Amino acid sequence: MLYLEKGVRKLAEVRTRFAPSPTGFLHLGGARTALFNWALARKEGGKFILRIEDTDVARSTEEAVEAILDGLRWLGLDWDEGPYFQSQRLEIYRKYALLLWEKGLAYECFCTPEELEERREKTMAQGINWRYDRKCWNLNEEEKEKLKREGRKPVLRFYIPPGETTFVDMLRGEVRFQNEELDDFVIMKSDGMPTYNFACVVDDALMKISHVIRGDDHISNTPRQVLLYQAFRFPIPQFAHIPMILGKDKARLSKRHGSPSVTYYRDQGYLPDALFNYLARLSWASGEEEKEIFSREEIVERFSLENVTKHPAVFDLDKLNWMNSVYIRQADNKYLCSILEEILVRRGRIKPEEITPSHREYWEKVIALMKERIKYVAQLEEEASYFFTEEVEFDPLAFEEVLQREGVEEILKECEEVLSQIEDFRAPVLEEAVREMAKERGMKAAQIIHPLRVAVSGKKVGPGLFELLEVLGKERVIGRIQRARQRIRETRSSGISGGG
RNA sequence: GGCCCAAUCGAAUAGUGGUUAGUUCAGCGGGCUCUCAAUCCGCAAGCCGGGGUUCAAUUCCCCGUUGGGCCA
Repeated sequence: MLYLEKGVRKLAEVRTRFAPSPTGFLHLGGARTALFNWALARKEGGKFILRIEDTDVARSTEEAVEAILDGLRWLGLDWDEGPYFQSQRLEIYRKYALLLWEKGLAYECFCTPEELEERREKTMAQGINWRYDRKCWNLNEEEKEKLKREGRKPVLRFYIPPGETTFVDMLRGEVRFQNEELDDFVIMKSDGMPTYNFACVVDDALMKISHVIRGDDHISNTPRQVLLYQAFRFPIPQFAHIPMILGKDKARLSKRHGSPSVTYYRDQGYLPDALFNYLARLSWASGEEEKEIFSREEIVERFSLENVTKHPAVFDLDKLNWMNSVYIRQADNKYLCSILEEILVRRGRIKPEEITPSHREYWEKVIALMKERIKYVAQLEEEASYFFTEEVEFDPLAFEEVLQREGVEEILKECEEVLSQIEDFRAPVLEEAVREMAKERGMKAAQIIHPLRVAVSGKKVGPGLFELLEVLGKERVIGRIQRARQRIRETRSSGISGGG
């Protein structure tokens, strides 16, 4: 069931927003918040607004703004208005702060951080909870003038009235706070910058945001914000606090859990639709059984805050991997190839200017062969590097267990001879030749297939051998067989790797 | 420390005042097969604890526990 603030917002238009601070990359949690806001706006035919909360000048960067915009675009979370930058709206906050001050709802405070700290410690020592003691609320004009002449720059504090503040959270119903728990918080800092709660309320009100959907770490900010809405007589929006995303250990998602950055997943070759789907399914379920794969359209169609859960969600890489593998299998090879190309360039396997149409043709074949067995595209570079290098690196165990066995060098020698004869280097032809060879030798085809796979790929596992041979091409295959034979002979004569 | 929020298999979730509590991922076993993957079949696994309310509680209420958050 959905809890709605009564009598508020009968606004025709649903307007949601995503309001990140540009202090780093786009976080998975942030992306999911953006996604829910976006989905509701799209579902209701409303507007999705992007606002950059960059009033913390010291920590905000231009690169972070770009990273966030990139991440949103990549995920297909297109916005209808903005990005608005709070740093360009400072005059507006000042104006509204002045309004509160004039109405006597906010007051100047001259206490320095050191003074506050001192009084706080004293209070805490008595076992009493510290809240701002309203020292400056009681200052008279004369005292204020004196402090100003001393060169003190005041902050502006909001006066919290007595009583209690409640708001309706769409997911949880009414949430109550005793006002005495909230202290007179700062709305404008001494340098003239607004604080988070203040700028956020002014903007949400002026931008006519109808639904504030954000992480539930903001629940305790909400009563302060509600008090501001009331002070300004702004209409109160619907609030929905969605659960946070946690790591496997149930701690807040961070670098320790792999990377929490959207960009990282893009760079690993996760498909945007897959990450979108996965993120949407964290804390939200359509209610349909057996269905996990949803297109964007399907998600928009079905989305409702009503079936968003309230408990924290654990990010599960296994499930994302599975989901991504489903999307990869369904994806177009050319599309996957473009992703692979970026990865190869980024990882220095090839320079952009060296790429030729024949490279692309080859990579597309690699993808056609491998798309069924990878979870993310970069896995090709990481675990099937034999497609992209000339020198095959042998997995030590595979070398020892498969290639160093009695008679294998002999078998490979014959393979080399047989395969060299084949002009039409295609899988069915190759398969027939190898099976014929096995028959003549009176052995199982597997006894040839396995060594041959290790010889050309260095690994015991991989795609079907004959398809692999075809994709690698005759020249590479013959060369690799020769090198494998050489390695076997070297190892044997030097007697190093004492397996056998 | 104060305040706030939450709680169904390992994870994501469905669901209900009376159900054999369902599904997806992961795990395990098996079929297929040149290995891996894909695919198919099967198995295992859950209502945090205690009190109420009720004929009946996983479901409603309270307390506790645990986890998370905000402030300090």
